Amino acid sequence: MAAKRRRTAQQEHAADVSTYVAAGGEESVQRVITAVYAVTKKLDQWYVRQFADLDLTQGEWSVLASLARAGDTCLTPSQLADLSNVAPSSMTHRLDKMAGRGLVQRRPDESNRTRTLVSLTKDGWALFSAAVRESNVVESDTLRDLSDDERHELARLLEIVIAGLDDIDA
Amino acid sequence: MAAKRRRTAQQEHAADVSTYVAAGGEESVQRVITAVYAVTKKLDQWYVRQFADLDLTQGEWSVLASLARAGDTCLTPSQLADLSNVAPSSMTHRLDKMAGRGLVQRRPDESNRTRTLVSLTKDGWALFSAAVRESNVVESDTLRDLSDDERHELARLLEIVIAGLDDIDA
DNA sequence: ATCGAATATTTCGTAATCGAAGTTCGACTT
DNA sequence: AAGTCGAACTTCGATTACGAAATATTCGAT
Repeated sequence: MAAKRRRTAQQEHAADVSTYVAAGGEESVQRVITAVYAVTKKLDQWYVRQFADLDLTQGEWSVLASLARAGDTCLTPSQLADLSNVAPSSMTHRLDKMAGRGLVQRRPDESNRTRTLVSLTKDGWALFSAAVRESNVVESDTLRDLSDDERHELARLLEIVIAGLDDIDA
Repeated sequence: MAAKRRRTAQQEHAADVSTYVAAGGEESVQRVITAVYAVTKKLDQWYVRQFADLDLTQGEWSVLASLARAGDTCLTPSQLADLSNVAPSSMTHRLDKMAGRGLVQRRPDESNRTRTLVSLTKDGWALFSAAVRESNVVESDTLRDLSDDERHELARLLEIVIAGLDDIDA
């Protein structure tokens, strides 16, 4: 059934790049950026489906991942809002819900009582770990056509880009 | 002022990968996936700021880009909803607004009257083109540390990934 | 030819998000 | 030591998004 697809993904991608170039973009730029977004769009679709099994939205996942990545360090609601690309007022409600489920806990910062410190509970860690292991399946599938060397090279190039990100809007 | 950053972006990225690996992910996978999302997250932040100048939300941009990429072919609201990763009912309202602004136009499909065909207006094309040219600035900046050969290689590797995307959930 | 299932879109009620104003606290100035 | 400014979080009103039901049309089967 999949054989009746009219255009391959590569052809589709090439046509998309042409559209952006015709509209005034540079080819060497659009080829990369368009490809990156094609990958994340597909991944996002899988994430929503997989996270639904764990009763987890993308927004809640973002909170879980941000806290896990912070390790022992607690984060404030504002920091979480920044990391999740969301308004602080939205984070309030999101944390209310997650605290109600027992995934995170809030406690006042004794050194500065305008702040609130958020941390993962045991259940929060467990859910994070479960989501990572489940996600790794499709992520691994996504890269299945890449050799170890190619994965390494892809990571290296992306890390060059990452290294320069913070200096751009400064 | 930027010099007082405690950790470099690479160190941050490496720590993030370690977190995912500790939670049960494969290193060669997480290194790539985490990097891809680090890039898109930063790009998304810039897009919202830049699109605000054009009075354009990310959702509206998605519609514009989908229609532009389709070229002469008209798309239905359902197709646009799929391409935008959004519910069909949300697309209805979004198209209402955009049609009101004169960016898109709806007309009934004569061959199947349950369908509606959406296409870009002249103004819609102009706005798409303006957004592409404006976005290209920061996108180009994002890749500024990559040589032409490296951009080519990065695009090539990503295109390998894209080529395999459609066959995974099948 | 007609009835039933499937598809496409919209409407409606509920939930999530945003931006702005409100509140509380800390820091700096005088 | 009082007052002002700024920072952090929450509350509130309005916009946006979602899921389910409703509507309309096409397709297939008897």
